[in-house]
Amino acid sequence: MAPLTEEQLDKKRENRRNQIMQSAIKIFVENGYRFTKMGMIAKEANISHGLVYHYFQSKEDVLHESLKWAFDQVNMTDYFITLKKRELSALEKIKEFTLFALLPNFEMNHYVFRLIQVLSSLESVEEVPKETKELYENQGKFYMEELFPIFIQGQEEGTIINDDPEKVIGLYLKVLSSLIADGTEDLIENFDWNVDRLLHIIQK
Amino acid sequence: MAPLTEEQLDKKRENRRNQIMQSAIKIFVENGYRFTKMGMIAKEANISHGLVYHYFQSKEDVLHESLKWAFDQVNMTDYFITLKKRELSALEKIKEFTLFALLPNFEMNHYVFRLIQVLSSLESVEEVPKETKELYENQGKFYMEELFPIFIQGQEEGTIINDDPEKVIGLYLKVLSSLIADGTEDLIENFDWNVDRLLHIIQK
Amino acid sequence: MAPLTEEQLDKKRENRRNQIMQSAIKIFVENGYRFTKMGMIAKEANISHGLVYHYFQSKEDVLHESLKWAFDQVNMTDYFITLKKRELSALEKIKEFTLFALLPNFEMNHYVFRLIQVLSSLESVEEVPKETKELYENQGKFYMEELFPIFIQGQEEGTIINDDPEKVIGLYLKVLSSLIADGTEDLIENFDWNVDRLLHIIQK
Amino acid sequence: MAPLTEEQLDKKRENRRNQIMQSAIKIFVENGYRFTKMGMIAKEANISHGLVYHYFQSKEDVLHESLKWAFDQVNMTDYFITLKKRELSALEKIKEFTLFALLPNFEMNHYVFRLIQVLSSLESVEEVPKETKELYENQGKFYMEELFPIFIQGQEEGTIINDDPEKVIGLYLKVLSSLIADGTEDLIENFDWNVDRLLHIIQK
DNA sequence: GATGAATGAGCGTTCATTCAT
DNA sequence: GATGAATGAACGCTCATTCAT
Repeated sequence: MAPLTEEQLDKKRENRRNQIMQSAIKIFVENGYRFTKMGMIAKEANISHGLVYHYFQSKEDVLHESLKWAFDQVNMTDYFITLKKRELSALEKIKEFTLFALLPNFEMNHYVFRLIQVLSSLESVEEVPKETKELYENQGKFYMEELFPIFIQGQEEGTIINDDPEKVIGLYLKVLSSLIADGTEDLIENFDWNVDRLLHIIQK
Repeated sequence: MAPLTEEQLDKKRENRRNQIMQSAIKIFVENGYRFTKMGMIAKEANISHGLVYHYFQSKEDVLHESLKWAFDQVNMTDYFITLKKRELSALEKIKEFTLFALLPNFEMNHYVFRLIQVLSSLESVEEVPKETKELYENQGKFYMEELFPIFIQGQEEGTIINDDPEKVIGLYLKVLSSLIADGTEDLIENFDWNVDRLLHIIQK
Repeated sequence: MAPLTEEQLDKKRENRRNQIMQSAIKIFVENGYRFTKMGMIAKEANISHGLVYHYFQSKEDVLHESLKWAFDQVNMTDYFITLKKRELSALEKIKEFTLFALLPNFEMNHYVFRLIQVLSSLESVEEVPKETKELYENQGKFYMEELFPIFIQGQEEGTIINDDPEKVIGLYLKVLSSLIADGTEDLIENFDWNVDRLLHIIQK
Repeated sequence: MAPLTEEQLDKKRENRRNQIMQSAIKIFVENGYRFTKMGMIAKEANISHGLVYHYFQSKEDVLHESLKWAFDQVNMTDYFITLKKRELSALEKIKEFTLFALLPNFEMNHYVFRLIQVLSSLESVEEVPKETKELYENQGKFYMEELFPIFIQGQEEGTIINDDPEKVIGLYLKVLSSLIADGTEDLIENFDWNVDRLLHIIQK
């Protein structure tokens, strides 16, 4: 039979890569980097472990590429653009963001917050290259930057405490990411109430 | 030398066990269960790795026994008795407790909170038996019970929100333990301010 | 396009085989059998590694067929016919042969001596079938036969020692092939002097 | 039962190390570095592959330590001291040395020459550290230095060609080590005659 | 015919666990 | 009791070989 055209191959190849990265993200999030075994990723993707090495150089590479891909996928930039456009008070926006972050939701879009945790746990794993660790820092900066104007707005609206916005956002993000890392299942019951209480951390 | 009496032998055995468990706790807290190697525990205890198996069945067993022992050791009961006796408002007591929980402090007494994390991170580790995981739950119940009267006091004093105390305490403990699990280093800067803001979760 | 005739197809197939074998020889000579990877051969031949398996059964088969083909290709028979025709003393002919053998020269014609090494190094590799190893022996016999009359001539001319020619040629070929196997780079400096001294092995 | 005394343990440990190194040398000599599998060494030493790592850090380490040990074992220094003391002509000494070098003899003392080959083949293996490669160079220098006075003696006695001794020794050692590398089994038959002929490389 | 995706055996290495001393 | 030698399952990764397209 005729071989596939270059285009078809590229498509197939890309699909496989994505399939592997999706599986990898899931396994990394669930197990952390070091305990994730290549075989676990392969099994999740229903392929042989050897095949993973057809698409990626190493475990490190799988992590790095998967993270980059995941951050692209979730496209938080668009999320924030939309969020900021909405006719809401700052507090409502932050609530919206909080709901989005904490709702345990296994769709790729919501994995991103858990990924931050995976990344941050890498801080102490020497074998992971600096570039990968930098993704974390950048991600953190990104949220800081996106939330900054919203918090300013809140301060102007008089609903958010008047302390240094960086300090306020820093604490709030820390709490959110810790909760996410720890697992948000416990929060589902009384979800709205929980979120409302958390918002008091930053409210006047 | 005269041979040791049975009692003396038991004492010696007990000491060794404690020495190992103390070391194990330290290493488990610092590295988590999976990345703790038997050799690390043995080294910390200044014994050979083979000897650990004279006192414990397996790594799992070391974990389980060490956790039980640690929870006994720290004797949070005493802590709470003392805390409750003090002439403080409920809010001040809870702040006191929060400071105690979040301050990174490596004395055995303070390890207990970090142990919660070791335990909670085991949730997804199949190889750890249910009984060990249950320790976590029990530990949670204990804090709930101890904090309950303090929160009631706070509601009576009018400083704490009037919702179901279990719900309130549950959220607060969840936040604290998540932060501990995630690492509290980031909170040191502006520590008092951070604690004050966290208290707003439960304040009227 | 009109489909190719059976003959043309055969021709094409033959060309591909040759292309692969040529590449294989180069890679085998440069890396030895065991460290040659199928991918290296495919890359050298500018084809996919899968295609190699359309023309050969296995790595072993590539080796065997390539060796047979190479020995045919280099046509040392012609070389010796020409050499013997030249108006030279036996010693000059042997020197000529020695220079030819030792000069590192990557044209196919000169690979043949290095192939001897590839083969001889296979002696201890169990996975290579006997038949392939036999090629080595046959090759040795061939040189013996071709050099025999030249050495006789030398003995008649009184320049070569009068011992059993097989013994003399045997030693000389052993020395040459060992040097080739070991690498002749060290011999380049003072090349002529080195060759002259080696000739003393067989000189009166 | 009482544990072994430190001394007994050291003895046992040293024996094991030696056993492993002896096995390693054999396997390395027979297979070269890259094709030697840790399992082959372990099997030769009748131990599990895991145990090798109790005594050595890595495959590289096994090689390096084994080489150092082997060079110590053979103690060529003593050999040369004895050789030089003997009342022999230079040519007789060199013949003696040649016999010693070429006689296929699997006792450790004679492995040393084959080791040179193993080492020299490492030149192109990047993964082996420089220090290990340096062993080769040092070994070469050592022979050069030890043979130097003998060759000078020969030149004075008028039996060895008057060219630059380094050049002469260099060629002779190259031939010997190439033969050893290639295998000296073929030379056994007519051994004395073969050695005599090889000596003509350096004779007047 | 031709491609390269896919598989799985095997290698170097680590580590929980067992066992002789 | 105490040591550390010894084992073997398992992991990250490579590569000969097979197979769908």
